[in-house]
Amino acid sequence: MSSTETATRKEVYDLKSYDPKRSIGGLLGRVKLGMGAALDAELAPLDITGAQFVILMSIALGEADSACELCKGISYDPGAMTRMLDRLERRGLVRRVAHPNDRRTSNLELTAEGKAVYPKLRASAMKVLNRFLHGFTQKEARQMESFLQRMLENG
Amino acid sequence: MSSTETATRKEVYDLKSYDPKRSIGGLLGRVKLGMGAALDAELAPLDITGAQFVILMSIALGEADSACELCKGISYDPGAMTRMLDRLERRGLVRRVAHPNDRRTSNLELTAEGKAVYPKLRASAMKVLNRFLHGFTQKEARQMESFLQRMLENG
DNA sequence: TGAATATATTAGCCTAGGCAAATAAAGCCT
DNA sequence: AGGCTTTATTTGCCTAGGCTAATATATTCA
Repeated sequence: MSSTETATRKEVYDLKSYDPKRSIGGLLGRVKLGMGAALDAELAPLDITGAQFVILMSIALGEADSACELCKGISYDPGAMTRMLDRLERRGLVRRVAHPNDRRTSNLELTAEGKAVYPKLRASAMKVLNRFLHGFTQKEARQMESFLQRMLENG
Repeated sequence: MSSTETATRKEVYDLKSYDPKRSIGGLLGRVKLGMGAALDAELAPLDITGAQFVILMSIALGEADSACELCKGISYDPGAMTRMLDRLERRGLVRRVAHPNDRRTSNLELTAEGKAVYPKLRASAMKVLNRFLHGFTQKEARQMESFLQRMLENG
């Protein structure tokens, strides 16, 4: 907090300086849109969408083993999740397995095919991300991660 | 490029280090989601959605004065744009005015009510953004903008 | 135990964007 | 002028998520 510039103002944007399109908000929206489209394009040959990618990764990484946990983890609508899992099940990537002690829920697991595509999903996402980060040093990337993490905690 | 750490690797993520959820991609998605929800909540009393906000700002700032230009500017579907403008017109915020030389298109302008809410929209968006950027120095914010700008150009 | 409450999923209805075809009006070209 | 292409918007159809109510189990607690 030594710089006079940064110490004088408490908030990043004010009425004079705020330009919606060049602001962090506007830029973030466009970057997200671009990365989403790029990921969809990258996954298209596998017949998997970006939204499905998120679910599959969550299951694969053991972050959630039920529809409910998935919803909590990624703020997704339960109704939409039912249909999403229906699609993934029809697509042969995910299986609903009866839970032994709780008949309200099902345990979710990847099928053999699901497990087989998983590394490809990972690689695709990484590829897209690395492309958007072309020219970034490791240090810059870590800083970006830290900025985003802080924004998330402010939310 | 003096650090050995940053010079050795060309890409930010590799198969070992890539953790989808903590990666810039995952974080960015969640931050965007959070900011979108916060903006919607902030605009709800005005009966205006985040999507409508983007359109209204574009028109207000003179970045576009027709449906077509709007679509190009923000990568939006033309069909969806027609309906979006229908809604905004019904809502009394936007007006379609006949173009003198080109009968295919209409010039878009804000109505008196549209002009009246504009400053509130601006203030709302700024407020949300500043909240998410709480604790950021001006320098950090400028760096974040620059990172996002670079990502956009890589896309 | 049995009633009240909480949790997990599902089904129905609504909204909204993406895509493709249709329409209309310019612009161009010879 | 007349035909070909391009541009701008609109319409219909499809998909997918959000919200609410319904359903089925669990859990709690008096």
